[in-house]
Amino acid sequence: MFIVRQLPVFKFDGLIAFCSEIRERYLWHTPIVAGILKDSMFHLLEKRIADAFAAHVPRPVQTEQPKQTSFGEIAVPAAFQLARTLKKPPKVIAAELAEAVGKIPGVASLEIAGNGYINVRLDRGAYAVAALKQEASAGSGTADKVIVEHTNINPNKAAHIGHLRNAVLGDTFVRMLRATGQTVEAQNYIDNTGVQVADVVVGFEHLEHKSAAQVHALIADPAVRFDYLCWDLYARTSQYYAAHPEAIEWRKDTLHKIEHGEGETATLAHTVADAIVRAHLTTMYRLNIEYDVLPRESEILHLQFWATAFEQLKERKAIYLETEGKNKGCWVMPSSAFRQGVEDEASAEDSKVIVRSNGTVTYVGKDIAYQLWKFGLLGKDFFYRLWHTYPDGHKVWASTTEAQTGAPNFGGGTRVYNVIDSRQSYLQDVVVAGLNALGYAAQAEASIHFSYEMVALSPRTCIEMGIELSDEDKKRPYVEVSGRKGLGVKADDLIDTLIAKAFDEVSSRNAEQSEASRRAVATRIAIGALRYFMLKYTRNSVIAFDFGEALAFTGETGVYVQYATIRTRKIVRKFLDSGQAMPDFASVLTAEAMARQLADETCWQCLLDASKMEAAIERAVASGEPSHVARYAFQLAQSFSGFYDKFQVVTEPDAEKRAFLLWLTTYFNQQLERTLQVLGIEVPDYM
RNA sequence: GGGCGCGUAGCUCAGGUGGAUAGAGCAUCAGCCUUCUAAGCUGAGGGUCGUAGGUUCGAGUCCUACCGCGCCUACCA
Repeated sequence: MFIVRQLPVFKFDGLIAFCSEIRERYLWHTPIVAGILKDSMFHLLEKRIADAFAAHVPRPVQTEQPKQTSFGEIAVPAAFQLARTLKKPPKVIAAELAEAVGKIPGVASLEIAGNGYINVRLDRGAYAVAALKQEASAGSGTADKVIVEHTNINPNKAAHIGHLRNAVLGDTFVRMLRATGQTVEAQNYIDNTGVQVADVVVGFEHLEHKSAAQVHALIADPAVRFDYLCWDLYARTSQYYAAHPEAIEWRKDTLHKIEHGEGETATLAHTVADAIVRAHLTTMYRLNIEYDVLPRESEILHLQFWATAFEQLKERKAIYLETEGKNKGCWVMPSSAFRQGVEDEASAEDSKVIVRSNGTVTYVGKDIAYQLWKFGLLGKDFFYRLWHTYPDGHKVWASTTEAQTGAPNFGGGTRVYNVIDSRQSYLQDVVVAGLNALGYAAQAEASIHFSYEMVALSPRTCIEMGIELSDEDKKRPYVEVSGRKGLGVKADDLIDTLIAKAFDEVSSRNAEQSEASRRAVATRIAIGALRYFMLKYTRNSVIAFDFGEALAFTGETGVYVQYATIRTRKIVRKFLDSGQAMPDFASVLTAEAMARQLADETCWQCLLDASKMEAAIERAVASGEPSHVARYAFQLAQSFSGFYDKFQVVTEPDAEKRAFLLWLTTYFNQQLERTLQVLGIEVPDYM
């Protein structure tokens, strides 16, 4: 069953492992086994209320959440919409509506407020009991597969912070989809035959005069950061081209040899690319990011994916051979295919070249072939070999040209998300236009450019790093830096800096712990801070990377959420340490008892906040916005921090209240841990 | 020129399907550690939501125009 593949998403290694022994002895309130979120309790109530009103209202009923908590939990603005047609004041209509609807299960009362709102107050006791009894559902996932392609770093140098945003966004989206029951395949496309790899090979061969054996030795040398070395070498090669334009011939020659698999140069290119891919996967694994499959450009070439796609494109007349103008001799796609509103003035000059006049295919062409394969429309498949087994047992496969056994089925998705920055939207449009021109309208519709804005550097950070800025750059909110010049912040450097800072903080608070333990804690804090930082911004907001902000451990950060989660665990631990027995929540906390305790407004708001986790994730998936999950996590942590400050759980004298507070703590814990799991953030043992 | 995106507090950003008094974090100021409690909590100040029109009972949100900024608009990937 596909659910097996999804299980790793929800491994509750936090409180659940910590409390496994408690679960043996006492009835744990919520069996946490399945990896799929149940339908949102809150959302179901909203629907029930809308349905109740729908019988009395001639149009779809909308519900909203009031801005002020004192107005109740759900508001129905239907009276405003009816006021015009009925020609009656909204307030009168609202009163009549509320009367007509009568009693709704789970709802305590309907109130008319303002000039016509119907505010709904929920039955707090019933709501709490539902939360208490909520069981993880087995899920109703479909067999349809969603493909998410992300990371896609050119394998010619170390990863930088821009790549981190891509990978964290992509990985979190994968987790979100899996949490809502979908089957997801995470693909990381490797362009191992492009000019970027060629340039590093040129650097090794022509600037460094190194043999393949010598490069091998560099890769094998644990004292050498090969991806960092290539970072510098790539920058040097780019500079050399600028100073010696004739050297561009080296690149052409190298590119040709790589594409045709000729001699030592091609071998060297493969060696370099593979080593860099291993470095990238290691970097990403530090951030809890894993992949299922690595489709590589070299196999797209050798298995003639493009040739097959080319035939289809020609046959369906999606592209044509240009006979005049600047694109003479090229196979091009007319701009009318991928640009709206240019039909009339569409000129051949605007057409997109798919095959160059020398017969070689452009990147977009190969991307069309790849996209066809993702949907199972190419009529061809890669062969696969095991690339790596992660410490948790998960396997990642890479494409290969030789038949091998044991690999799962890859590709053939029904929906495809390409996590690619917004600068490439033009190329993504061309790919989609290709599908459309081939007659695959449904797949074109299901090809989603999951775009995001770039990560630039704040002027302050540029200055800190010794990057020279013009006076006008200094006034900008952000500065885009060039990887070709070797500028930018390397991913591993940032992670190392974060860990070092977290380690100092952890050590100052927990000097008694072993160094290894403190380092493990610091690592989780650093990764949590980094992932949260990359997720807190909406996708189309440019991140002006600033060391000061990225290193912040207070305020709206992953650290804050981790800290709140640790506090939930700590309460349970202290409770057990105090010698008290874990209450049987289900029998102690009846609807009446819940209602008594939830008369306290703070407790009620806490319960509401925590119960909205599923709804928050559903909404984030629907809007394709991982930042919504991050924001929800922060709000939930804030809610708990208030609770933590206001109530004493362990020493609460009243038995019923104590049991209630303890239950609410465990509920908070469950929702926080699940949310962090979706964000790919682990909780340290202590902080 | 065309396409996409952005413009909300001193700074960085949120603001599902138009709705009630526009919210967070940072920074500033004033308080809170014998506690499950300071990577935290409470409070204060801080806003012509780029500008001008329009639609609507109602606009930060939708429409139009304009201003400013960014990215894209390669026989590079």
